[in-house]
Amino acid sequence: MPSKPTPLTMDAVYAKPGYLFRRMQQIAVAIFVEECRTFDTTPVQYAALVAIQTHPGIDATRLSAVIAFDRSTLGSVIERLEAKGLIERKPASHDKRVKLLYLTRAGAKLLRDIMPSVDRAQARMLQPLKPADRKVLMGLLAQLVDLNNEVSRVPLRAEDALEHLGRAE
Amino acid sequence: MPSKPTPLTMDAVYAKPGYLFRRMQQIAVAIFVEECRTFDTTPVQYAALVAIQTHPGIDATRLSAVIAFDRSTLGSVIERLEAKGLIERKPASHDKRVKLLYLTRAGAKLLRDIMPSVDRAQARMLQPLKPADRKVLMGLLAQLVDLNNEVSRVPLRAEDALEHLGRAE
DNA sequence: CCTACATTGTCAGTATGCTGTCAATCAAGT
DNA sequence: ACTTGATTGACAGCATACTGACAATGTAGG
Repeated sequence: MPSKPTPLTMDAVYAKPGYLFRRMQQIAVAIFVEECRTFDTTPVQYAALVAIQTHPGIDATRLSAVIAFDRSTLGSVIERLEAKGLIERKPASHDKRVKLLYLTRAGAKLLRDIMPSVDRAQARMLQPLKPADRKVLMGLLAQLVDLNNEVSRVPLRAEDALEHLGRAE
Repeated sequence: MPSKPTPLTMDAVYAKPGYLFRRMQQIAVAIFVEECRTFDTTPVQYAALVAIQTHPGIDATRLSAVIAFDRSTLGSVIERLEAKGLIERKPASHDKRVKLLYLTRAGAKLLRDIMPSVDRAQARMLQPLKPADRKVLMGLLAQLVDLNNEVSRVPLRAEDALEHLGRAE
């Protein structure tokens, strides 16, 4: 008896990791945007703001490594944040190529104000699970993301952020 | 002593569900595309092809419900699949608005041929985890996606696919 | 029949995400 | 100093994703 060729039905697709990861990301973004609607800020923009706050004077290339965010797309994200007056771009004195990123006062205020909404969003994503299951899921996912870090185009390089220190402007 | 306001550092972000879901999706797509490079097919295009094979003569709106895929974006996906000769669009006789979707012979062949690559990709996503942990992760994620189904713009409606039956062209 | 409402496909606009390319600039070795 | 190679920011092009709008068509009620 030959074994059935795998998918054929949608039910087989629904249980596959690729499908579940896409769906979960879709849901997570929807929840984030809904909770943070009044701030008109996306998950990616929020992550960028936090990273810039944590590492003032970081440049775009290092920022992309710190939030594992594609370098090409980051350009437009920065542009939008700058247009909204949340960040500033200043040329670096030590290297005519780089532009250093700083949070503006408005950006810092937004980060303070948006925090409760972000926390609510993060909580809502896991809400349907039992507390113990939430821990298990997050633990396994953190492991998996870490172990697969090198696979994506922009692996996370949290340490890269430190390279700009020691040459503060 | 007041409790510290939540994020402040990137480490706090790295452990949040929103970040992990985005990162995992990023990695999953990268693996899929890498394994299926020779077929020049994306995860979404693959899902659409499987759904059309399972439900020949489905229309675009129902297709979007079956793969939980945004209706607006689906238009361009269908266009690309049609341009590649993998599917056909035929006007429905019972309703001048709808266009029915069918797999072409080339589409069916691609689905047969791509299957090993897709299976390899799905396996690679979970590879770094112990087999027992893979089961736990998929189980919890399937639960969570199902319980959050209504949140996203396009909730999954697998049953919708059956509505087109009984009026075969 | 006619009107109010719903559905279908399409489109414009915005925002990620990826691949690949380019000029300007910098660094390192000769 | 000069050349080679790497880095930085920018961009073009493609492919998801979402919001909101629209015309054409269908349907159900009066």
